Amino acid sequence: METEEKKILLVEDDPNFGTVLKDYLAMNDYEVTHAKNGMEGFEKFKKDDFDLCILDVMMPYKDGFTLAKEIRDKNEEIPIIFLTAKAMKEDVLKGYKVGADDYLNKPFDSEVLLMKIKAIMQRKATDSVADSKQFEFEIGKFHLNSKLRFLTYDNGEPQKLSPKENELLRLLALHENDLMPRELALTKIWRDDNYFTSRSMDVYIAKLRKYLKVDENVEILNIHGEGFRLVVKNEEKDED
Amino acid sequence: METEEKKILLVEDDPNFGTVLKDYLAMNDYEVTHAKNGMEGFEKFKKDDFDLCILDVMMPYKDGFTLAKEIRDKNEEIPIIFLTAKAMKEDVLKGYKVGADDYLNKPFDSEVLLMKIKAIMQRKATDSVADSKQFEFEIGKFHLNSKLRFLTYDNGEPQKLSPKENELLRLLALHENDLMPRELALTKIWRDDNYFTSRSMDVYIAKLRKYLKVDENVEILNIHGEGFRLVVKNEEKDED
DNA sequence: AAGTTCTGTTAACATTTGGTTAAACCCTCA
DNA sequence: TGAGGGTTTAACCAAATGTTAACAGAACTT
Repeated sequence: METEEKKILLVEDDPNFGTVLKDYLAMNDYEVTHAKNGMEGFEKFKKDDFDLCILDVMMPYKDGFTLAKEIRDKNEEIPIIFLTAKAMKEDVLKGYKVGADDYLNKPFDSEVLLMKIKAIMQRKATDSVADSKQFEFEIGKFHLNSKLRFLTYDNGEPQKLSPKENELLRLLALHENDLMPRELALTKIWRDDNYFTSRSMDVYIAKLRKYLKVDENVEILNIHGEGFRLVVKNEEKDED
Repeated sequence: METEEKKILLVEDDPNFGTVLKDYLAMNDYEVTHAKNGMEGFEKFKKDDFDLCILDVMMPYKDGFTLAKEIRDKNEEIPIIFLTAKAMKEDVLKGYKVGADDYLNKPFDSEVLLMKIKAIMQRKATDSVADSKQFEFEIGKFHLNSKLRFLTYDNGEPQKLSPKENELLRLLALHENDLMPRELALTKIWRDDNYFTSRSMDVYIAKLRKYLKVDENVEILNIHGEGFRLVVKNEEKDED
């Protein structure tokens, strides 16, 4: 497909470190835009189309988390990697529910960063071919249109779905009759995997079950500790 | 189609910088007209047919915003890129609601400018093939003539539409039964996407709904957080 | 069987987004 | 200069969405 360079937005206030990192990434065939602070970072973010953001957490005026939040508002998809001080604990980070794709403690091995970037890009790439562009599903007698966010039963009145309901059902449908791991939904939809997001997901499972219960051949089963399974009984290819 | 060079109007009062930029763009196969101030810029604008304007904001006598406004009066479509001082904040810029296609902080990377130009030209090109030249729509029993800006129901009395009403309904009609993203309308019609333009759009949606409510088979649905959808029920190809 | 962890469900709440109305604003043109 | 159409802004309310708490019940562990 496109062989053009991937664009990275690097927001790092330390000019030395920032420049070095930028050059290093550039050497590895990424097109890097370097912003010196959160403000500038956001401006640059809006003006271009990046494939990935690398944000320093500790920055004057606007820290990395705040910036990440603003970026998320504009773009739900874009991968974000945080550069953090070694001291910060996992839980502190999790507290900021921004949905990071990765954290890296400074100082870090540049090779590691490169690998992480590759991994994330890779994941996004395969994600999209496998997942996206697939907006419509037949689930028993249900029809899910996940672009317009509605669910119809037997061609009846469409039931509107909220974004989260929609995404969750779509993920289940993508794994129809198979395990849809909790973790998958949590990282993909909630972009975070902790107690609260997990409970939130359960709430959504309940909502979906309510919608689906008009068809007794369709149900969402729990696999304890693993995830959920959207099962469709009588899965005959109806040739009417 | 036309392989002829795109014409750019560059208005920049700094003679050195202006000349360098002009040459750089010329090297990249654009035909550049360089004006040294706002006054001259407007004169030149009127005398020729440009594909894009690049305006320095800070200029004596007539600043870039004022010039842009005059240009907009003459031409609603033409893309405008502003060159601004680094210091200016987003909000300051937003204040001047001229409808810029982009901002660039001076000093800037000339490559970036080039890419932006390409992107904008590209966008305009694809915009037009997809959208324009389509002025008439059947929407259920309604007929929209968006060139003459009126809407008739069942061949009855034509309802005059204001420019914004018209554009909005046209965009909805172009996406009939499908999602018309908020952002699309905002960038295309309002040339800006912020809280106020967004509220303004909602006001217009209300107006359109009022026009459309005489036909219960036609309605504008909201997809929360995404946009609107013009749905037409009983969409039977009427062969009467 | 008791204890722990995980899940189901409901309801309260906070937040964001949309709908509606009316007034303010801004042009243009007489 | 003031009347009128078009558009934006403000204000207020309603609807939609998402999170959290709380509690009950399953499922697993020991």
